[in-house]
Amino acid sequence: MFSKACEYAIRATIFIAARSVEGKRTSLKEISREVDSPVAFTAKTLQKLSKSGIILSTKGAHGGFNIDPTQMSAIKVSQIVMAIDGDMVYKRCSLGLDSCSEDHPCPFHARFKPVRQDLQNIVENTSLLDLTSGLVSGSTFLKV
Amino acid sequence: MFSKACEYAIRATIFIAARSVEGKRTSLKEISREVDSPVAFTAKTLQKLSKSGIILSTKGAHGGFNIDPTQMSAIKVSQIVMAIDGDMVYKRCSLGLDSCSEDHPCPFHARFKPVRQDLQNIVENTSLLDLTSGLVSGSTFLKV
DNA sequence: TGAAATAAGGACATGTTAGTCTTTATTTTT
DNA sequence: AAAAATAAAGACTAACATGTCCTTATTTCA
Repeated sequence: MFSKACEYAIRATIFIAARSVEGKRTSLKEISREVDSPVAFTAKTLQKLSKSGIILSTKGAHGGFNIDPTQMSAIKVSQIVMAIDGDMVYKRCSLGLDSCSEDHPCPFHARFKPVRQDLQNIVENTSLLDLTSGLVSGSTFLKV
Repeated sequence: MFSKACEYAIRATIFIAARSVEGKRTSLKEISREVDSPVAFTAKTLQKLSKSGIILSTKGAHGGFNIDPTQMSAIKVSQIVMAIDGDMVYKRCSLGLDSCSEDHPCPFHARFKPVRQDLQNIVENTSLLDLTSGLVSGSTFLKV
């Protein structure tokens, strides 16, 4: 579904968001520990998120990553996915045909459509805030 | 979503099925031509399908692949997927957590659940016959 | 029986994703 | 100003998915 990089990105972003509501910045080291992801690899994906303007980064001692809390309901999961994987996840033909479309559908097209649509809706309509509140309240988890 | 191998497998199986309703066997060469997939790679996936009992293979001149037409409504897409990719497609946590479950959900779990469920239902309930009829009638396509 | 047509099998090649390591840049603290 | 703590950047490596090639086995046909 999502690439590893994208999974880490979403997990990391949620963690950074949770810290940001407490007014704290989080270091790469802490993120990868709490999100259970490889440090150096996670660094790469965070750089992309930072360049895409989804997270803010600060170098130096007491630096790290954070997110403007007032933005957290505006940031959608789709933005993270787009920054890392692109939108092919929910646009691509399920059977891999380049030319699959409403006019020229693959045999699976019609049946698969609601799944893809649903996925797209969910990803475009759930905000970072939505995902973060459960983590803050302790009802959801980012690692074992 | 599905691996390339699995996409080819589904396309190939539908094509073989369409030929089988006409009482014909199809050679590997013809399959990969009509389904637009690399010959040798497709051979591998067909071997798996054959070993899984989803398709029948016959060696030698006038050999090839076919499917018992009376089985075509019993064979579900999920069987093909299972034979090639396994069932992780619709079982795996969307954020990659090994320990994600109803009791210990990731932040995306609840929202993602209907998508996964839907996908699983569709894949388990659409039969090979379902996918083949459109191809036979000319309303769906397996390549450009 | 020999040749041709096919699938099966295994070794190899290529490409992409995932991941590491090292150096550099920036900021804060002392 | 120097040291420490951090992120950024780029080169490198590893693992896996995708794909090719060659040889072998089986079947049919002339």
